[in-house]
Amino acid sequence: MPKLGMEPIRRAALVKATIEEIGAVGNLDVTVSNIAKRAGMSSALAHHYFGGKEQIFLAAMRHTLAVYAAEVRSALKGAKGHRARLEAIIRAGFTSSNFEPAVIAAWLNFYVLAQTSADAHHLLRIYQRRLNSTLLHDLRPLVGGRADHAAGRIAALIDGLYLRQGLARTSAEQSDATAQVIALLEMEIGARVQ
Amino acid sequence: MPKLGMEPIRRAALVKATIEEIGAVGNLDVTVSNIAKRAGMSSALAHHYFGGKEQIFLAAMRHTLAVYAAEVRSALKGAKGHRARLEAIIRAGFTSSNFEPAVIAAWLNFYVLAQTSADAHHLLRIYQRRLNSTLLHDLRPLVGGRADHAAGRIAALIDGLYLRQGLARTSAEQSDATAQVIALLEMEIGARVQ
DNA sequence: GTTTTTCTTGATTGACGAGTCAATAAAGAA
DNA sequence: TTCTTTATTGACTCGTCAATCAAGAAAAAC
Repeated sequence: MPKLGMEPIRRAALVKATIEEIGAVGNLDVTVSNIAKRAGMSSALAHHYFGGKEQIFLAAMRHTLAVYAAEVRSALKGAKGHRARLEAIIRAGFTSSNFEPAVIAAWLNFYVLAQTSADAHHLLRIYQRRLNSTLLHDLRPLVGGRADHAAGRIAALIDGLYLRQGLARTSAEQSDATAQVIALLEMEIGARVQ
Repeated sequence: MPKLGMEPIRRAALVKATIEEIGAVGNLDVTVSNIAKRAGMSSALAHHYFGGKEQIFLAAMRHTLAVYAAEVRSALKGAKGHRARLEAIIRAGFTSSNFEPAVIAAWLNFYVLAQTSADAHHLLRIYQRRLNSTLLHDLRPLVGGRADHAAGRIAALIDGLYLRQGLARTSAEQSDATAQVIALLEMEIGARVQ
């Protein structure tokens, strides 16, 4: 009973299932069969729509990144002033949706893949550049010439804390990571040193 | 012609070959056969000495961590005063030996493995705790009650910058990462805020 | 109502890899 | 010398998985 217009539905289901499956397995040794099964279809269909395993994973990662970008945009909506905007950006990185084990697993494996896959590397760069320039935009008015270095530190601290929190077994409050980055932000703003 | 006492030699060769192979492949889909070939022996012998693939990889990671710990210790030898010791610790994390692509690949895959392997997770915690307490030891005299948070930020920034630099295609100077962390250190020391 | 397009899968292919085992060989112990 | 321990490997087992293909079935187009 082939209903027409299934492609977008199937693709979305596969993307969702891929993230879930990576979360369940922990690494990229997920099988196309299992992803397809989780999405309620045959592995042949998954190949039909995506071509191959890596393309399925890249689509899943593109989706994760898009969700994250939407969260940042939405958080920026209600923020007035440079300082408030910076805090909103920081907070968006540590929302609970980003801390679902499956999302963390996807990120870690994404880093691994970025070493060898040009597509994955490209995608990663887009994320990094976007974070950097968003920070820069609101840092420049506050710290002037130091903005470049400050943005680099804040972005790296976000990544580092995400890594540590994601790998911590204890689900210690995520608010702590947010507070740590905001503390850095305060120092950056308050520092008189060049 | 079995010479006796080969075990430590074979183990060391396998550990070295494992890191090289992970560097070459980029992920943990390295085969025991290829590792063994690189180390100049049969795959059966690798199994004989280590038992299985994961144990080979854990031994390689233990070695990487031990090398890093030795670098920190050695850097601390010549450092007088808390500030100098802190800088030495920071610098040790960004030495060129830590930036060999094979070592970076090993670290990234180690993070992935730490999600599902209790042994890997345990090993990772040892690294994190050691870094934290080493920082704490010299931070406390300088920043008092803020030492805990400061150490967390510095450690996370080290990890985050390592991640970013390791994944950057351009081999932009590592000294930059060091400078970024030292800049944070200066802010931590100079900050008057609690 | 026939043809074409879209959707779907079972079955198959072809390859690869972890781990085991039996067998060989040297060195030392008894 | 005979026995045991250590070293070593080729061959094999057993399983897995990505990717392909031929074929069926429903909708839409003609």
